[in-house]
Amino acid sequence: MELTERKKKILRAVVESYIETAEPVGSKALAQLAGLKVSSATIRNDLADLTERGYLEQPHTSAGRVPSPKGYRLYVNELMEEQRLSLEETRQINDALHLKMQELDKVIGQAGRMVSQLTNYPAFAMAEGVRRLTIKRFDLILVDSASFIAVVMTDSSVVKNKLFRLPADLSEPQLQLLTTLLNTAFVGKTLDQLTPELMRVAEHAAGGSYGLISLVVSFAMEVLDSLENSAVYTAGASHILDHPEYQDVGKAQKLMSYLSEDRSLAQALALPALNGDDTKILIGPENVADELKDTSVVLASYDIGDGMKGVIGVVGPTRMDYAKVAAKLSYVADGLSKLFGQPELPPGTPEKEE
Amino acid sequence: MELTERKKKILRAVVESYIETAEPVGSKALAQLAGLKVSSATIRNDLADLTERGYLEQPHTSAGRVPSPKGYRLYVNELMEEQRLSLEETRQINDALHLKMQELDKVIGQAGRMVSQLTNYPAFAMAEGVRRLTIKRFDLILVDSASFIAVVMTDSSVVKNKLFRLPADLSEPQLQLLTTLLNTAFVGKTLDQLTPELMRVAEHAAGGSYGLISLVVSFAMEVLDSLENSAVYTAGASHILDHPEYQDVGKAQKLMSYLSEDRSLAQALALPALNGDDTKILIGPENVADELKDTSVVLASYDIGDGMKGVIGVVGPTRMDYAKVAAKLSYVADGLSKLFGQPELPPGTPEKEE
DNA sequence: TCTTAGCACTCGTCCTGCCTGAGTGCTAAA
DNA sequence: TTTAGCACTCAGGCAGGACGAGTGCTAAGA
Repeated sequence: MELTERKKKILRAVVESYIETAEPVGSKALAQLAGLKVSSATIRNDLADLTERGYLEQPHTSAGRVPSPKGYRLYVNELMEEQRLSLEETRQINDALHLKMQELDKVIGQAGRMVSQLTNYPAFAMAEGVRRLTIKRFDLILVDSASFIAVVMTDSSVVKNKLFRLPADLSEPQLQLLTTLLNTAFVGKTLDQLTPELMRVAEHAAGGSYGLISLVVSFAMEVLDSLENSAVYTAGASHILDHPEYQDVGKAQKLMSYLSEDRSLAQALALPALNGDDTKILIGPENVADELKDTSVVLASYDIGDGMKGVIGVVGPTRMDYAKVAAKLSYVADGLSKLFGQPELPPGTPEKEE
Repeated sequence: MELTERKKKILRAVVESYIETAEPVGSKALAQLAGLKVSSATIRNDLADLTERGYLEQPHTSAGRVPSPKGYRLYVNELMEEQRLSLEETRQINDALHLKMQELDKVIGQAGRMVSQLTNYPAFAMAEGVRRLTIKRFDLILVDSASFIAVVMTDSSVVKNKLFRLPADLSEPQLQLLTTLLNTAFVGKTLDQLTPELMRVAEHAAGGSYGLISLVVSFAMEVLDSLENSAVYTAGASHILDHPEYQDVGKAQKLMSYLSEDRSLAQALALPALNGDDTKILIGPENVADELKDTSVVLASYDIGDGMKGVIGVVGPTRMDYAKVAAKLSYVADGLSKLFGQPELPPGTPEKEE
């Protein structure tokens, strides 16, 4: 059976008041609040009903009501009004995004920090390859007779380099030979196609050149690997101490140490995000990870292009200002998508990638 | 007037017991502890004296004694026995250091994380150029007609690259010309010698090539800048919640947010470290920053070579296990110095730098 | 002169019981 | 269906008392 209009109104008022004050809210307060023209007694009846149906909870007999996860869920699905960001806020975000574009990974970390600062909750951000990347080209630059720089570029246009020093001499022609060899044998291959077998063959073709092929290819493999399983950036973990639900140091510590374990966080968050479209809200027990059972997570995904996707999100108590957080997060995510989506530049301004 | 042997022994016992238990320690407990063959009454007399001289403090009349910053200072200077690390511990550190050497900045961040984990206190690490760096060489690699990769190498053998995309065509000879120009005009110059003036002249010599010179040189300047003013890496801030002195959320939050402000931390720490020789211990009020007045900092510096120095340290309550922390820290710092100091490699194993 | 035992005293902590006020559920009337 | 009224519950705050750890002082002993 559906809830009456008034009950929905009451539920919404409870949620919003609790989000603001973090205090259980009672019938009298509700009567004054919100455009309800009924008495507190009536509200009490409705509250009793909402509690029975599981939308609200009572910390103890003589306290007010608090939304349950189910209540938050209904609120988020049906009652919440989408929040518009103020001009001021959008300007602030835009400025931050366009400030200084750096390497891919730095941008992502930066975005996480920004979101955390914007929302006052801990935030995280990650990128993830959804397809297998390959190396697009190799270049070797001779520095002096005992060292050279290897530059590899992936088909997602990420460029990385590394300086190699050798115990023996090296000449320009030698290096050119190696470059050709590398480019013919290893370009276009995914990480698991770069087998030791393949490397042995190429090494043989090169003749006894100190295993240089293997060195450079190993480096290329590292690059591919790090791009495909890229890290999680967390920021603003200390913000959890701002919220009264974490006055209990034990709780705070538990969440905090969970947040600093990159791996589990990545696992816990990657799953729900993958099939998500725009923003996704996970309330308390809806989270898979035990450590997050009384915590909510708001996620937004963005496109990096070139087969990479990203997720950015914040973590906070179930009493979170979902409307505001979701609005900010999706605005930032859109900004990131646009940023990565248009590599065309105004003449004279270079686009950068590592 | 000097302290008697027995009083020193007592002071030391107080400090060590307090470090371990975080509880004020009383005369009776002291009598049993430590090889003192005197009664608790005698100890009481000595405690009274030590308190009067400012080495100890009394939280309230009927509590035990707690070391004052002055007491800790004496302990650290004279009474503390240097702690030897166990074989197990040194092995652990060595493994971690040699695990997977990456770019300079990643190594430093990694070392910070390691120290934090090792000591259970928040840790930080930074590197700092003490001399002005210069660019050693430029290389430009043509990718396709509308994009190229610039590779710059500094005289400290750090290599960085960036992909540039252009709105117009580009040819191999053009690029070669530019490379020569860059290498003749800008190699060996420090950051502030790379004036706009100089760039204009070179630009002119290149003829109308879309301001490419400026683009590449700006990039080189960014590289120099980021190397000379490199960031502070903090790790394990959540560890402060492990210690009873930060059960008070307010305190914890204050310190925490201070730790996440990279800038102030860098300033506060760079000064004492610069003239420090090996390890340096700053106890409570000895810290310059107000936020650290009831916090201790243990620092160790290491050499990166090539005109760069680094500092690594931990932050914790004044009741910190100075002996252990100092030992671990200085071992890690030594390890880092060695790591950076010997770029000679066993044949076949490449040394890496970004 | 230094050390020790004894003792009165201080003071924080813990426990208890009491009171207050917010908020509830129920009932009966409008 | 709504409202007013009323008895009931329960957390939080406060005061008072018992407890115990630890002190400082004094007087006796080495």
